[in-house]
Amino acid sequence: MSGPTRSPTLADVADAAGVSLSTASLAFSGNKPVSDATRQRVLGAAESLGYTGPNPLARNLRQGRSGVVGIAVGQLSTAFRDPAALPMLDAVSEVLGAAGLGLLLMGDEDDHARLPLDAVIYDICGRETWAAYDAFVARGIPLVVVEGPTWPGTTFVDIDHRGGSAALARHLHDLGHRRVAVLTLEPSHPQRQREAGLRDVFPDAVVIGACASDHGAAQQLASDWFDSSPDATVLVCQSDVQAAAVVVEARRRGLSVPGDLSVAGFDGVPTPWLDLELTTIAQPLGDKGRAVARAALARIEGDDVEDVLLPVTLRVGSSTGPA
Amino acid sequence: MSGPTRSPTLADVADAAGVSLSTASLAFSGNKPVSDATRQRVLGAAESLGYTGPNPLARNLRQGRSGVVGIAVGQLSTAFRDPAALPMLDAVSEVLGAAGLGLLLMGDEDDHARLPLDAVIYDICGRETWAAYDAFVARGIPLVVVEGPTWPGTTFVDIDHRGGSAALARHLHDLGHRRVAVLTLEPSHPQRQREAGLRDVFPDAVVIGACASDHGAAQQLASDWFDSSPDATVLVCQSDVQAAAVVVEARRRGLSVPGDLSVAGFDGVPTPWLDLELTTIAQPLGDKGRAVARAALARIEGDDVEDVLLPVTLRVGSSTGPA
DNA sequence: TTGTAAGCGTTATCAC
DNA sequence: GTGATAACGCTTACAA
Repeated sequence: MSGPTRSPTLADVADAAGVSLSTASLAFSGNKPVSDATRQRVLGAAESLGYTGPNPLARNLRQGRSGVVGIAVGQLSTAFRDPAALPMLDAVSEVLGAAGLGLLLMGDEDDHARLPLDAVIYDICGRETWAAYDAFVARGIPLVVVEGPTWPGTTFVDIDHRGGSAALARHLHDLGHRRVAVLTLEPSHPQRQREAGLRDVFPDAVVIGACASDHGAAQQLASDWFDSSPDATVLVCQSDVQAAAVVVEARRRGLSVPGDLSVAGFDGVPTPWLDLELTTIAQPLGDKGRAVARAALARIEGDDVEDVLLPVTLRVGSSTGPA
Repeated sequence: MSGPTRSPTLADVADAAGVSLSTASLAFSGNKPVSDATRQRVLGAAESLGYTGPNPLARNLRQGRSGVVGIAVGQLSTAFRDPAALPMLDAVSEVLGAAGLGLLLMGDEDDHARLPLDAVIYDICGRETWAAYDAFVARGIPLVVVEGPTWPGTTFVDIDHRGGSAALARHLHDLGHRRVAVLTLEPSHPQRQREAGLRDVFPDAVVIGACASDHGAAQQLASDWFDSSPDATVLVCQSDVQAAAVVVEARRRGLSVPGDLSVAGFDGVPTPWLDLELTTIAQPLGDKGRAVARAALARIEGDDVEDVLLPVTLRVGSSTGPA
């Protein structure tokens, strides 16, 4: 019965098993063949010593890797409020997890300089978040940016915001719409691209306001807009959450969608509380996440990686109709 | 001009600055006083060598800490689909971030054995997630469990599910309700406690089904229930997401809430797409997150930590009325 | 298949 | 206030 002693190390296990340190290491890692007999002896010794496997910290230093990838998402609460964020996060986590890597959430406020990160993913985040950017580049940490403006030395994964928006605009034009209003996102790379796509078809589209992809904010903007007796026949939103909020507000005022007003969104997420299907641009959220994760993995391996541009799909629902 | 050389270490910086390794270390960490002059010399040398600060991996090994806390949340996509999850995650992240620690998302599927974690938080997750539990205990990693069944050697943070549900039940009883139906969560610690609280007042409450806190699933269950011509005057749900779905379905069928049916929820999250305020049990999500994070920090420091039980508040809205 | 030895880049202890 | 030196616990050439 000894006192509270330090936890056993691989060296202790090796001693107990009567083998060398390197052999014990191999018994655990399997990086080189070890005879069955000795492996059993090592594992047995580990078991009886209460050794739970190689210390990750030591391994990390030795291998120069932490096995952790950071993901910057701006403010957590707002970042995940939009359901479009989740399938992508899920896919990222799945691919990284399968490769044995963990995913670390990075808030805007935090100081990440001391965190052991093998790569960092920037997911649709605003200017503030870019602050730490240069520091990571200086540390030589691979960066993967989702839906951000291009930047040298970084891998980019994006969707065809502009093409998708233009396709939607053509659909609306075909339906006879000519007076188009837009509810945009706050200034960002996606916002600019999506607006540009819309203007490819409707150069005179009127922006009625900008807000986050948040139900409350969008409904308020819609309410103000309805109060102004607008003459547009369609309101194009830059997210489904916004579009759903507009539909709710229209209904609240006794307006019919799409009878009195057509409404369109962006993303292609479920809105089960609406009894109509939004017309929207569906983006491949899972594919996007997988592309991001794969890019991060490749960059960690030191491989060169091509930027990725994913296609989107116009999904015509029942929230748009003839002008 | 040399070829692609290894990145500079603290030893290189010390040499360049003409000081010892230990002094250079202190210049960065500030753990002991260093004269201003030498500090400047060290930082200058670092600057010109392109040294970006002490290698986190090395520091981690030396200090026996990774600066990373894991949080197990089951399936990511489902875990964050309920808006109640976010304010808590936000609070956890904020407190840990302020202490310089990162938060790592742990999916159910992944193998976390090789991740360098200083502590692990278990957030309302099912049995499956508990699989890795014993491994962490064996590794001596502090565990903090949110809304889970107690388990030796672990710190618990919970809310008063039972008391809250009982308070709601009394409110309903006061309104004259006697025939009570329940839409529960899938079997879990919170589910059992909340149901127990309800039965403290209504022992004969009828469970009409169980599902995740997901709009689509709850609406489907509600739909089936309405089809069965129920005679209950109130439907108590175990989350606001469920309750909102029930309200939507009731409306869709031309039923008035609370005229034809009273509906109650749990959590106290905003449901802006409803034009009524849910009667619900509001839980202090931010407080819960902060308590969890503080417990994790204390456990990492080796301190003893008391379990935490947070109070909840009955918030009477317009979704409940006289029987 | 197994053993020897050299680091990985820090921080902490101790003396000066 | 500064400097030498010993860990931290492991992986991986290289040798046997």
